[in-house]
Amino acid sequence: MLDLKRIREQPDAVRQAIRNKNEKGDVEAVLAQDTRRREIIAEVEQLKNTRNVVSQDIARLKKEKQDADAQIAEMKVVSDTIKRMDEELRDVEGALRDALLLLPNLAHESVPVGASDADNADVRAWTPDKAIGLTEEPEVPLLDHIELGKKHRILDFDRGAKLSGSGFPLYTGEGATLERALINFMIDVHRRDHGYREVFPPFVVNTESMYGTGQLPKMSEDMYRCAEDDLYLIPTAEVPITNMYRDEILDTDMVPARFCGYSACFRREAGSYGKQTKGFLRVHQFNKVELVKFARPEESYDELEALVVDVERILKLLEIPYRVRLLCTGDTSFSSAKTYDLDVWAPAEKAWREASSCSNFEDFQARRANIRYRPDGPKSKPEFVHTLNGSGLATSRLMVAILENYQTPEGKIIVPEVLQPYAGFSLIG
RNA sequence: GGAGAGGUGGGUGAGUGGCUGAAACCAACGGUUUGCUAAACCGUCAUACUGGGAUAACUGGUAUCGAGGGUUCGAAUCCCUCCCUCUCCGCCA
Repeated sequence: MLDLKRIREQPDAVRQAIRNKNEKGDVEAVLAQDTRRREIIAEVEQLKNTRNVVSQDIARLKKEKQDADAQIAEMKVVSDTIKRMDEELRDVEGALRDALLLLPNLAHESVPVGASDADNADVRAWTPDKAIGLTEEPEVPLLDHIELGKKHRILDFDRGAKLSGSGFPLYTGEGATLERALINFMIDVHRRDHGYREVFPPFVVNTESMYGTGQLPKMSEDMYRCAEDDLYLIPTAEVPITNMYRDEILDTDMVPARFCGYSACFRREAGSYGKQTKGFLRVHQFNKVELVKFARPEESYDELEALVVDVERILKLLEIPYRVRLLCTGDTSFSSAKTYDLDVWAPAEKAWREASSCSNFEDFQARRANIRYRPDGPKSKPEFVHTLNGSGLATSRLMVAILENYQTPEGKIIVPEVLQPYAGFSLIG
């Protein structure tokens, strides 16, 4: 949610920023409701003041056993008017809030203006000494992750579809073990080496939480909902972890706070059928280790850079080729002010696949979720924190990269060295 | 699923219709005293919105005792609905 004062004072800048973001947002509606709201407030508060003052008089008169019928009759009328105006005010405030919730976050000034992923900026790339398809050509035709999964009976998309529908991956044997190893490895690195506090969150949340991080009201089509209980399956651990501190004020020494947590992630991916739907590339359920930070506003962009470096470290330890891209305004998501994507190399497809997305939301989520902190000791006035998060990382896309990059000419799969202690084996096949 | 209890400021907890934005205590913050620590004492101690003022200092107003309605001139206090938490029983991992 944007600061209403900012919209009021710089409507043109906000309008332009929304256009840059490739989003629609009705600034006029916000301004109109805001004006109307303040008109009503001025009027109704005047009436309430009258009511309070005269009510005191009535109390005094009654105490002195004097007649107060005239005042009571007068206040009856005033109270009715107040009631009517309060109703109108509530409607206007509801409309204002609805309009405000639909405005996207504005991009940071360092984000390149652009319309689509073609305008994203390459920041840096990293490749291990040996990388098939990049530093050396494959000796034999490469198998893709689906073929490798089938060959070794470690990924069973067909039976997953039987159980739940397409897009619900089933891991078996070493595949299941490797998935679990990967999750544990990533959490351990972030927890032990990078100083994040581990969280194991609930996988379903209520509507307030979904509004807090910005999934609602816009993305409701994309989420699984348990209608009976009015709960949503989380699309990312960002939702529960960020909402841990919804409607709270963090102590000064708690900020910056850094959390990492695993969750299964559920996405309906409505309307995206036919796009990269094979295998792991677009699934309804996947596993992800998420990083979430609550930062001081003046430090949040440093925290974003550090966050990206933390995610890169995982890929370096796994020795997976990757690149970092800065998303342009048009490709930056609704709630984000600045986003870096990390793409991993999938040699069988000869393609870079997004495996992580790291964003600074500035105070956009904090405003919605009402998460504040005291900047300077227990007496200082609370301010909104900046929230950040990044995938650290999603296992599905990472598994594609691992299987394809680590395949041998014989079609076997070497387990990345850092995962071997976690998996308990070093070779599949 | 059945039965019951309860939701008041950072915490504990008073408060059954008007002078209660809300006692008291604790915590926190500032200070005094003290050889140091501790203790004691004094003071401060909510937030949001809105108006005036320079988008200052300061200041007027309104709202807020789980949420929303209702009764009333007036509600933390009475009535209704909802939400949440806790305890016991049953069921279950």
